Amino acid sequence: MALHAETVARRAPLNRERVLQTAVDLADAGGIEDLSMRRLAQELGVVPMALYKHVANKEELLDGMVEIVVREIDAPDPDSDWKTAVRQRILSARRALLRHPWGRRVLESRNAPTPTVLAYMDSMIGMLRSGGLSIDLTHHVMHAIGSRMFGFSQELFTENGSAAADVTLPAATLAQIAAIYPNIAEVVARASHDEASVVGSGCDDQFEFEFSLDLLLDGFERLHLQRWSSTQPS
Amino acid sequence: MALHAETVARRAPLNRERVLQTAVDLADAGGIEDLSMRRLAQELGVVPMALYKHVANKEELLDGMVEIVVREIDAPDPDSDWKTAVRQRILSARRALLRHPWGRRVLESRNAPTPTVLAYMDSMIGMLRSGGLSIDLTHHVMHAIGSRMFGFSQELFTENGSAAADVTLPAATLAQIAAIYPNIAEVVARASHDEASVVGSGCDDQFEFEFSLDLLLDGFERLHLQRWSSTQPS
DNA sequence: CTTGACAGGTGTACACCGTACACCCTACGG
DNA sequence: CCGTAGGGTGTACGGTGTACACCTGTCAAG
Repeated sequence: MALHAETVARRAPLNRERVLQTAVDLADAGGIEDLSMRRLAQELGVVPMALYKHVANKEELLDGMVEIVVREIDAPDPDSDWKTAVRQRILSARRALLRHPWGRRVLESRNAPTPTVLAYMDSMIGMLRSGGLSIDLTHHVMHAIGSRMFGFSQELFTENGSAAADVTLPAATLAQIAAIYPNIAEVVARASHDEASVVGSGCDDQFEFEFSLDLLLDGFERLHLQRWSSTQPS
Repeated sequence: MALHAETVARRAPLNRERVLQTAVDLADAGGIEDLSMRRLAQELGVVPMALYKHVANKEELLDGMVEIVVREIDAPDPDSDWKTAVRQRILSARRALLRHPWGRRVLESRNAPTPTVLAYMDSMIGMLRSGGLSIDLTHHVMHAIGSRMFGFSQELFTENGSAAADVTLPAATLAQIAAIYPNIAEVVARASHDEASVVGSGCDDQFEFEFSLDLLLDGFERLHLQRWSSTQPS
């Protein structure tokens, strides 16, 4: 008994939840590429194959990690109108994905939605429907928001893109770049001039996200108010 | 001499272009996960390490493949107004990515844009600018179109998602799903009812793509006409 | 004509990955 | 007391990208 208690104290007996949570922590800390079954096992003080008693394979592990992220998205506010409710929800999703930057890539790598993801989508559809949007419009709206629903805009070359660019480039070659890509240079110059406060990528990602989100939401609202239908487009 | 000619005839002497093109063909045929350095070498009738004489590493190989795809995007039509020119260009990009389905994932996995990609972006900015859009608006527009500029909407769970769903599910369990996700079921039912012609995923992807693209373009145009500026938002 | 450099293909080897399979130990219900 | 089963272990296999040393054929300069 005493020995048993000691063993337990030395290492908690490992369950699915702990495996998934540790995987999330590991990915948060070192990026998704640092997460391997071997590395995760090591972190849990266990041999790699032990994980397979709690998770079928790595795919299922990743599914479980996605579930954790999606569960962090706030529930919708029932008192708001559909537009602000959807807006707040998506911004909450964005916050969740900012906490877990690997989430975007992992979620996109899944090829079938998990129940939690389906539930989230269902709830999102429900918000639009109870806002009065037709089934038809709701359908196309869901396509249009697309992955924005999960809080990610594109941000194609964020991590090492423009961020690393203006760090590594000694501003001499920046003139060369301007010669080759004059239009990009023009926009970059203006952006960094306007928003001197922003240091990172030179762009206020939050602003950009809300800009295009609101553009879409306004578009949805306009279509809704004019009783748009896909069968007789404007 | 004769021996030399024979050797050449037996196997063309392998250059960067041939390596990249074969990689593209391989990915087109079997998906990106079938593309390994070893597999590619085998396809070229050569030992794996031979590839490294033409390509620094796999990352650079993937960069080169992206270049090929991006180069397939049509040049803009100088006679159209900015909106239809941008529209046509993006639809051309979409066609290119439909030809190379792996392109989306690979492009997203890059962490720095290649010169060809930069040139494409520069050209896109140029189209907006010569359409009269302000630098400010152009900047935010570029963020808003985001990855749609490269022809991909989200399509999160395309391949095995809804497509596999309505194939594998024997319509008995579909009722169960409806019980759990009533809103999804409602939309799916309506969509498959309306567009019975579409067999694949149950959704007309091309329509959805153009729907949200036009929603954005219309939004851009509206902001442009009302001389929108980020410093004094509406 | 010889020689030496160099571009390009080869072979071996390493470290890592996911995971199949057989094993073993410990706790617990009959 | 014993059988069973759940959970941790060890070994092994086939795959990956790629570092490094090697060889070989071609061509320019001496």
